[in-house]
Amino acid sequence: MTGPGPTDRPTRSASVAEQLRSAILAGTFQPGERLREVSLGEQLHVSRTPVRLALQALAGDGLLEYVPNRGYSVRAFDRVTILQAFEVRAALEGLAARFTAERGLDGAEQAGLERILAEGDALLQAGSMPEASRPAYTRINAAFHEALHRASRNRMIGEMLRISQQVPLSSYRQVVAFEHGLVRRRHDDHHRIFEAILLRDAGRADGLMRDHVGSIRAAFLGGGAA
Amino acid sequence: MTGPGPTDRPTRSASVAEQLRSAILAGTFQPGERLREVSLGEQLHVSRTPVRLALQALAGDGLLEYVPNRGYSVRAFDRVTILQAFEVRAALEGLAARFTAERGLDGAEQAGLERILAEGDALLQAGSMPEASRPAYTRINAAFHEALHRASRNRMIGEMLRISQQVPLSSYRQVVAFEHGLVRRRHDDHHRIFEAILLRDAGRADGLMRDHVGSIRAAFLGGGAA
DNA sequence: ATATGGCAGATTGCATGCAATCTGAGCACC
DNA sequence: GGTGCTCAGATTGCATGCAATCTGCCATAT
Repeated sequence: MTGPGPTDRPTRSASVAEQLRSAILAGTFQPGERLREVSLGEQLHVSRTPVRLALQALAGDGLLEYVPNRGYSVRAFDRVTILQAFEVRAALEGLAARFTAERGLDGAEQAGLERILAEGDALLQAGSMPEASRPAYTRINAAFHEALHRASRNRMIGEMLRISQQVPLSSYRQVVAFEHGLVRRRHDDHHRIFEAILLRDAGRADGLMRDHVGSIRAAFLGGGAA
Repeated sequence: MTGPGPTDRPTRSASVAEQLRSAILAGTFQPGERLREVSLGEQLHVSRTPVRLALQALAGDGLLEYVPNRGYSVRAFDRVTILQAFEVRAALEGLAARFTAERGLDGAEQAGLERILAEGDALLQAGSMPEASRPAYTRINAAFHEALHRASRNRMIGEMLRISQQVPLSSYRQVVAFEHGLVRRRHDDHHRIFEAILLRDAGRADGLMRDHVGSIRAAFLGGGAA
């Protein structure tokens, strides 16, 4: 059963959607820029049909605006919107931590989180954060948060956090500041949150997670990013 | 400029999506039932194209499941999922109430909420809740919550609550129990929440809203609905 | 000079045909 | 009797053509 997966090979639509998503989050298009079906199709070597489906999917995720008979355009995220997204994300991630602490982790979940934390420890041991390590830390950071969402066993929270990640800078997929002290402190946050969950202290897990996201928001505010 | 709206006349896709959404929430299809593009198209007298777009939109809202090359099926909502949706909804609506209280209402928002509350007062004055008044109260209830979401001026909260309403019984579009005492109490909750917002007491507005949604959840639990 | 009407190009909305994939029944083989 | 293979029907994925709508420009009238 290791052959070329017979069933869920990604469709063209899904592939186009992922390519466009990356391009948008990478800033390839101007905010407000209109995305035309034919030109995108030519660039990606597919017809309008999968492009159309991909555009609708991205609009559903909140990345694009849609007006009937006028098509799709890249949504502009102003500073206020990004700050609001941080606030919502803090509440939802806090809730996920709370639920996880209330139920407790099973063996596999606990082992997975411990492994992720250990990887972060190793990366931070150097005492500095070289440019080359940034993608690795970004990946570890995302893995920690996503593992916690799954562990909350609340599908709706997962879906909503998936949407909140579409907002460029409030996503845990994009680490806001790489200054070593800040990364160190956020990684310590992860450890504390994990410990609170192990101790089944739901209120503390919730509060720590809110503070964690809040401190990232503060870094965004202070850094004046974008 | 009052002529037949030149621009955003709904497309066939949107129309099909709304018809299917209503049918699904009304229970026309069995949970898990597969929705085939051709048969739906024949029933609604459109081709597969708008049906396909509508199905994808509903899947994005969480109402349908999708598997590549195997199509869409009606998502089954078990009791646990519905309870989880109530919990998420309580947190998000609490947050909306908090933000609204922090910022304060402008004149139009305050007037709109007062009118909605007065309509509810009038409906409840009778001392009983005749069957015929139920749709009216359902509408008023939805109007109150939606006005508050808008007043929070946080677009992300609005989007997430829109998704949480797709879960059949945790939506404020469906009033769980119409027993007069319960409706009376929930309407009083609305009054208290409104007052807390007027007094700019964010913590109280948040807490009251959480309790409000929590009590509806409790009614769902006790009533053993569905 | 400004406002109004209308045409032409561009773009999206929809229908349809073909290719790719899945599903299930029947049959050969162990 | 059970297991795996083959193939036909059914269904989705994609490409393409045509109709409907929008956008911008230009002519014309006031």
